[in-house]
Amino acid sequence: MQPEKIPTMHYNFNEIEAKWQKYWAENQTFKAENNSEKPKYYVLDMFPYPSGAGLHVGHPLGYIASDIYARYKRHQGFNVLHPQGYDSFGLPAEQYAIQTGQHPAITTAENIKTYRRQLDQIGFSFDWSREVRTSDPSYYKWTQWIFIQLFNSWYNNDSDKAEAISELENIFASEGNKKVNAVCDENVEYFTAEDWSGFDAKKKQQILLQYRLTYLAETEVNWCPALGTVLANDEIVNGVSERGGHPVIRKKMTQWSMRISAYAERLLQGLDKIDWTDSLKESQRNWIGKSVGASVSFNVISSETKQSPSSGVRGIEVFTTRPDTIFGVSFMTLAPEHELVSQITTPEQKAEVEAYIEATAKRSERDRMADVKTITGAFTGAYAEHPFTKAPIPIWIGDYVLAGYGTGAVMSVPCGDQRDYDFAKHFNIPIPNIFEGVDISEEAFSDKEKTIIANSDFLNGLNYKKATKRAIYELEKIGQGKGKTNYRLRDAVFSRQRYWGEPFPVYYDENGMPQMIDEKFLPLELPEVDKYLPTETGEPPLGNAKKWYWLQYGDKAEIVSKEEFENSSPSGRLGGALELNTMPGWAGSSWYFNRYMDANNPNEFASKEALAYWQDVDLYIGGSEHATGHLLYSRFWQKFLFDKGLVPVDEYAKKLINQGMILGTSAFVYRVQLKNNKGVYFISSDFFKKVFPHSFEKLKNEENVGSINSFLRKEIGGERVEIVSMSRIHVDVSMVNSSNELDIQSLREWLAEFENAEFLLGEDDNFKVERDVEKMSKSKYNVVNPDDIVADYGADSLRLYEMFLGPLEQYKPWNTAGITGVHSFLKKLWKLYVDDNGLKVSDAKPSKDNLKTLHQTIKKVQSDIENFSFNTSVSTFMIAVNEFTKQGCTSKEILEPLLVLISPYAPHIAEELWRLLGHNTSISTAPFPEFDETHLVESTKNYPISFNGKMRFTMELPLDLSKDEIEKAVLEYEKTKDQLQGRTPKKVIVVPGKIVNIVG
RNA sequence: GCUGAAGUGGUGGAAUUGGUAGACACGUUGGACUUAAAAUCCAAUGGACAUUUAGUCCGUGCGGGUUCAAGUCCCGCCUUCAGUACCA
Repeated sequence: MQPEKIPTMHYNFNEIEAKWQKYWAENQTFKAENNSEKPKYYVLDMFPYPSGAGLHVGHPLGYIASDIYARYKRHQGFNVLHPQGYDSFGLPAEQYAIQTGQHPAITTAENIKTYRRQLDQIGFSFDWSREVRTSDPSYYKWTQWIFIQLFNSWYNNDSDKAEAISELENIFASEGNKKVNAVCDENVEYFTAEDWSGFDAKKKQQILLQYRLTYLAETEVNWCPALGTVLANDEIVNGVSERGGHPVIRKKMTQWSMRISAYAERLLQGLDKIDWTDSLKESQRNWIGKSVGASVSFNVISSETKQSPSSGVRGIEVFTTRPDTIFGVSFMTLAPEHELVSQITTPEQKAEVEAYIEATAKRSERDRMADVKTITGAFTGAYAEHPFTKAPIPIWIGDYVLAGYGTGAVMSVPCGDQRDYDFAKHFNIPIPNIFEGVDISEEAFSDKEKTIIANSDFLNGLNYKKATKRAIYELEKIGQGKGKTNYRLRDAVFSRQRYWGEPFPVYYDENGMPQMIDEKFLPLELPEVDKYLPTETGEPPLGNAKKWYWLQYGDKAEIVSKEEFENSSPSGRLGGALELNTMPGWAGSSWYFNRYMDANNPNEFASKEALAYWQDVDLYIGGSEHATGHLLYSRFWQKFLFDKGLVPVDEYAKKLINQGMILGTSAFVYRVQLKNNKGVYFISSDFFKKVFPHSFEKLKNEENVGSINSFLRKEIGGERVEIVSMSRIHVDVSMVNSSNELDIQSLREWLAEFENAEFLLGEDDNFKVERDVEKMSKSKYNVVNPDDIVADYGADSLRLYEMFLGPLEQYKPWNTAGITGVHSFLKKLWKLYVDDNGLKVSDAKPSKDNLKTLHQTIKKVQSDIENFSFNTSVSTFMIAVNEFTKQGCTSKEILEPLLVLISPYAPHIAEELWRLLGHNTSISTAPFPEFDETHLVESTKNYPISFNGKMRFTMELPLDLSKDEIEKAVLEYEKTKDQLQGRTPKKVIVVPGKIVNIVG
């Protein structure tokens, strides 16, 4: 038996980390108070989807950064809210349920457990008492509640905010809808107050739906009949589904939509007041896509008489940003899907047009977009009438015009728009020139600044600005157009044909109209189903629920089967079939940052007091892939909640930082498979590259197979071989060491087919793999699990190393080998405080050098944290510890503040040493050391002396010398004379405190 | 195509308003300790030439420019990554 060792004589990270994680949990060290004298600070991470694979080393990157910042703010005396939770509805759990029958709630709970264990062992300072899960009924109750608020609201353009739908009903009842300035569906019919009171309940509901902020609408979707589901553009490759390769068709479907377009302008304006990265704001601006111009309506001419207007055909509405070029219109182009196409196409052109429509329908939106070079289109045979000249204008269809943007129709001005120009050239349509002094024989002229209009009646001689104004004025005068601002931002489809999402609090009444269930009955919980697939009749998975009808009498409500509902007494009954769609992934994540402020409140989504105290997120960290999804939708919901007086601010995140991704370093081997089962050969990468220096892709070409053949024959021993296939395959990175050498035995054991493979070794008789940086993913066998890192080096090493890898926002590859650097730094740090005899910190007075090093460190680390430059502060710590070690520093006055500086980065070791220094409370609330400039004041400077800009040597000089004194001292210096070799300098540049440069 | 970000040793990266390019690490090489290994410590490490010392030249994707001085500023290009609309 060994004598009992006094603990903590050496750096036992496993023990220390477990101890402090337990301490933090038991003492609720990081619980944030909703009532505090301290100023508040809210640090938020984009919450994770708990996938079955668990965390890999890339995931915690942003969490470590935000944790450092949160801990730093606590040291500065802030009451810090730093919560975490789970975006736990989502497709992977549903896919898993479809395959295994396992309920997604069970898988999700298990995955969350794994995530929590992994997060805990990294030592984050989360306030877990505020954890939220979007799939928890106590959470989605409020998601449903917000949905109801949206349903009960409309957007009033006059007050520029959302208002109660009941107000709108009052307006309809008193004056009809003619004066209502609302964001609503296109083409709403006008009605009077009398009309309104005469409408039946159904008609009223239909009208109100055209105004509500969430509404039912027919939307075109990518429907895959074989899978019984709607697919995203991403999930379609070459017109068939990515999974299974089934055909996909465009289909209209009734779905819930969110009227985000009502907020387009405010979402755009709001960007100016938040401190988000420019690239992110730019993406949102592009996505919103504001353009200012005019809408113009063109009458369609009867194709027989060529006289206007053709009876029974509505005019064609177009949107243009260049109303000043209206006299340059020589044709019109409609999207092939445009509803007028079938009405106006002449019998002669019918066959051609239909063939063209059929051809474009086959092309996916992506295909149409990717192909810029091919110009296609068809003439409808119909003509429109120019609003001013009354000249007939041929109407074409072309797939460069998209149905979903603007009105799906374009007035084509070939002289001023390159795409119109190309189209006109291709189909021999005339290209009238309406610009003064511009040659358009080669290309269109689209420079607005230099535009002077010609050949355009009343617009002649005007510039772009004046002509635009005049054109709009004249259009308004004849009632055929008006100024208009157009946004690309489309209303967001909010229905998903899935099981694992929030149920809509909606049933359909006897008129088939949607009704919200009363708030007091929320949450409407997800029903149990036998199967998670669509029903045989093509309904969403909720169609499988045996009981999914709402039945309510007065204050009593229950969910019943269809039969039970039909057999119930109709008198006083409310209810009907419940909505079968569920909400999309972004529903729960659009407001969760508010819930954290008061996460366990059963009565409100958050109390007024909590909202008033916490206000908004001060620092939000997450990936840039959410730039136009989550980050736009959540801003929309926040603005809506703000309009309703439910939250105190209309932008919820003051500052946002994007973290980059940690990439994997994949390992590849070259494999050659021979015919007639002659075997599998693996070729060492260095060897392979020496013999075939060209790239592998080139090698795969036919002509090179021969050379590989003869190469192999030589290696194997003369026998003629034939290659079946040659490939470069991923191997698991765990089978490769830091020198890129493969453990051959592991590869043999990995897959049965490799068991008897032959290996052609390279230099030193080693088998080398090739390395390449790729996204970390299971399928690439390059995933590194943080659990392994924590077990081998500890959480503090992992935290430091992730930061040390490089700037937070940058993409960078992971390489486990480098972690030894930060790990030995922590050991050195430990040794600064503790040796074989225990604590060695003394009350000795700090030396000047000690103080200088400390205060340099404070200055640098503080500015680094505030600039989110965490990588450079890790180097600063290393320099500090190296210097203190060299200085033999043991002074408590120095080593104590050093611990506080390091504690946000490496909290466990800091807590342990803090305790050893005699403190009984957590280091997390110790004040951040104050920087004192006086310790850094220098009396001399080691000047670099340059000759013609090239540094030759340095020279130590007092800092209080004047320019002339410096020049004199330098010129008298022996080394200067050596450099000049008798030449007289033409010029001497002296920058005191910086540099001396001698020219000549 | 457009928008955004980025190109620096063998590798990750550093360099504050233009002022000593390569901090800090990894890796590599040599050495100490050890029976040996691990761990630890010390030294060297951008390239080329030279080597007794001293030193010289080249060098931050490429080509120009501004400046006493450019990784940093300006002009023109190339490459990589990410997002993305034929946006009228």
